[in-house]
Amino acid sequence: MAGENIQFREQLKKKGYKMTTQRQAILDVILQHEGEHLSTEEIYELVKKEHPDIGLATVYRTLLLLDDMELIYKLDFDDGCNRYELNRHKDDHRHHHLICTQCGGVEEVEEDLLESLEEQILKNYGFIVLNHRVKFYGYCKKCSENSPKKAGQD
Amino acid sequence: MAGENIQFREQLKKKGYKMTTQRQAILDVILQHEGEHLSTEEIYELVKKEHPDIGLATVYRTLLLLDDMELIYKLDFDDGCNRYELNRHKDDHRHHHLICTQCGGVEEVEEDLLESLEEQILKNYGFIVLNHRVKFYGYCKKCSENSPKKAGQD
DNA sequence: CAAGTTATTGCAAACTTTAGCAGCAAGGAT
DNA sequence: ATCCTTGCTGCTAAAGTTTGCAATAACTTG
Ligand SMILES: [Mn+2]
Ligand SMILES: [Mn+2]
Ligand SMILES: [Zn+2]
Ligand SMILES: [Zn+2]
Repeated sequence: MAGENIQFREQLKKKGYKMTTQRQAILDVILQHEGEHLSTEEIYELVKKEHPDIGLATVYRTLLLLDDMELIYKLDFDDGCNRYELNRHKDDHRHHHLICTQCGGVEEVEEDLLESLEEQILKNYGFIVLNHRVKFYGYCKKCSENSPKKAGQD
Repeated sequence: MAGENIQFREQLKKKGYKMTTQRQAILDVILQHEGEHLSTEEIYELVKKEHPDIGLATVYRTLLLLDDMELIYKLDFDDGCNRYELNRHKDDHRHHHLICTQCGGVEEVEEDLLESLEEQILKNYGFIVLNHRVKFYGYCKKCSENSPKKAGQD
């Protein structure tokens, strides 16, 4: 996907920012790992393979920049670090995540299905929804089959 | 509300944990500030008024414990610190938050309205939803009235 | 209520993320 | 190609959070 690359350069120019080898390297790593939920440290280690002199702070700053531009999305799975995923532009809104409290696995939900709730929010609160972050906690298929219990926590 | 207090003591005993003056003090502060979204540091400062010798690490650990017990909920408004709110037990599931990207204001949504989406998730993914975390980003009533523009970001 | 067991506390160090700063590199203009 | 402006980088320090550890306080039992 070179589309993200072109879009990145255009958005940088539009905001008066500059393209650098470090930014290119970080975006490359993310593009090469589409579908994964990489942590900042993992991205740092991957980038260092090609650019051993890059600073960790630059990785943090670049990920913040890519998140602002919505080329990537920041995730919080409560595992002590930030994670990021490529915005695949399939949908207008962010996809949801299913987090299994038993095995820790993370699945993605293709369906949005929040239109009626967003209409309700506009009607009841006058709030215009532009995007959302939705996580569901519970038992994945495998875990609910293997241990057919009922106890559960968030 | 002494209900939370009793529930707290019962859950501690059931898990073999102990009630301490520090834990009581922290829960008291949270109960006295129902409806607010206090940060760890803010809770620490409030607790110190009555218990000046308490350690910050104890506050962090106790908030983690209360979150595990679902007496409180951890919030992430991307403002550089963790925030917490009392679980008011009004609903089975957590309420949603509306976050205005213009003024930074946070509103709460009473309606859940996720039943059909959760059914869809069970049908399509075999995932049993126990709880969820939902944040909507956009323009609050005031901000969308004061500046009737269209541009927007997540 | 005294003794014994064990979870909890406060402190300090480690870890994750952000911010400040001087030198450097990108990109526009000549 | 050279100069110039300005944003960017790497380093370091700071802020926010978690973890390890010895001393302490809470609960159990007698
Ligand atoms: Mn995902
Ligand atoms: Mn709330
Ligand atoms: Zn699972
Ligand atoms: Zn607003």
